[in-house]
Amino acid sequence: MIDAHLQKLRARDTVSPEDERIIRSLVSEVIEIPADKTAIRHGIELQNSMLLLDGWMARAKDLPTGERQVAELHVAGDFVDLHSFTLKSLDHDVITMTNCRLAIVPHERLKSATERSPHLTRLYWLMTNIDAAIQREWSLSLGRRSALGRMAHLFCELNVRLGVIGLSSDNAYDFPLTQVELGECLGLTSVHVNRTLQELRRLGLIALENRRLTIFNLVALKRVAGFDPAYLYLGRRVD
Amino acid sequence: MIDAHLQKLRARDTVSPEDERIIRSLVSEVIEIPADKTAIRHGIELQNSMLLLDGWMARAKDLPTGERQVAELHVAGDFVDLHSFTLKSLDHDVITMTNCRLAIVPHERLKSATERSPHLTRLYWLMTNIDAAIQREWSLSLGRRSALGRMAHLFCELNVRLGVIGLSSDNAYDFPLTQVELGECLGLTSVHVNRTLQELRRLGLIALENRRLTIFNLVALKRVAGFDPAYLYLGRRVD
DNA sequence: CGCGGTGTTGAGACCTGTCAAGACGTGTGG
DNA sequence: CCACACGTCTTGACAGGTCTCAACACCGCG
Repeated sequence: MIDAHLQKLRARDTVSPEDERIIRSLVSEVIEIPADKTAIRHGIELQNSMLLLDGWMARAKDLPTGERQVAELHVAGDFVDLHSFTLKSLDHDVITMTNCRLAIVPHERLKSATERSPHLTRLYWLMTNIDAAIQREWSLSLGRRSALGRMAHLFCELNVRLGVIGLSSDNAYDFPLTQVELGECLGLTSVHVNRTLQELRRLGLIALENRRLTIFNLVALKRVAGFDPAYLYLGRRVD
Repeated sequence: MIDAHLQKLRARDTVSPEDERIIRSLVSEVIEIPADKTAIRHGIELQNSMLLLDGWMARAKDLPTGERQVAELHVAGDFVDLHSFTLKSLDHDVITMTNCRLAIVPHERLKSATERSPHLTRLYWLMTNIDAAIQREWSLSLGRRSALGRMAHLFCELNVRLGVIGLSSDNAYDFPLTQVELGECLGLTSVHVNRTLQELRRLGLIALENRRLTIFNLVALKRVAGFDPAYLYLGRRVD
């Protein structure tokens, strides 16, 4: 059930049987949230963190004028608001893009778990730092990549991240976002998302139909994106 | 000497005398680095973190084509690469914008300090999460704010962050970046930075001369920026 | 059957980038 | 002390990427 989470952790570091036991005991309950809901509203004091078991979520920030920017996408295995453990409340909303199944992890349990296992503490600290690295890469996209490069880069990133948890194979994966939502990730309007998607198709790099993305030419897509997966920290390190 | 650092921490949480003693014992040596150097190159294995005592630094990512995006600016008191403690190597460069004085903190000492004090661990974990929150806000700027709003927002953020460590008073502070460097932060060309600066001046909001920024109308500047300092997590929390 | 969400297309506007040139200040070497 | 180079700031003309506004097709669903 939280296998995707363990796979994600093990792609970064070793997880001892003892740590695995602790991790499994973190969950207090499992809940479901339908699509297009605000699961966590910014500024609200939180007592729990949430581990995404199934579905897609996002970290979103809104401008007073209503424009929305997504700072990161979350898929199965992600601890979507692990940072709320230390931040207490979030500076952004956490929203569901699809129906989602989530494991609730009380901060109390995180506190005692981290006080028991220094290694687990560093591992979870690492995971929040990897989230930050992903957000940095998105900043680079938003600041310096063209619409085409940005979109190509996102598709490359998701291909790798979904691959880690077995949700991408043969360079194809389910991609549930609408063009409007894709625009909120890329800092583009939905109209321009539409045209950029057509350009990627015209170049023979991808197909996106029936909410499924297929990458025809990964090498070329990476080149368009300027994609280097180092920022995902997938080399397993020992500690 | 590391007073700015303690001020910054205490703006977020209480720091016990015992924790303060531990923090002061983290530093192994103090070094100086001239302006415009790459202090840390991405991808290099690191054994130390660095605490900025004096000067300005930045987290920068470069595209293969040479364009540079700065993901965050660092000022005195910032632990510029605390995240390297868990990441081991960085996905970005850390560069000096001015001459800098830095305290070296061996990861070994961080390891033993965090294993001794769970509270200090959470405090430093919190600080990396606040860095991530700043980077998220920059993503919002890059994705959704106009050039004018982006620049206004950066000036508001620095006014608050420098205020915490006593480097901004009466809404004025030393601002050492060139217009090219400012553009690298804002995702703009230096030409457009120049024109946007002129617009802010024309509106009577700021002055920027001799590397010193003066905010004439903070209320109006905040309104142009859509600035809300909540993401800096300055309310002191108890734990 | 109508409706709302989604995807698509076109025309035109606007913001920001590109290229180029010149002004200004500062440090350096002759 | 001057000449010069260099980095920085400034300005102008123009190009181009992305946005805005509008309309329409498509489709699942109540």
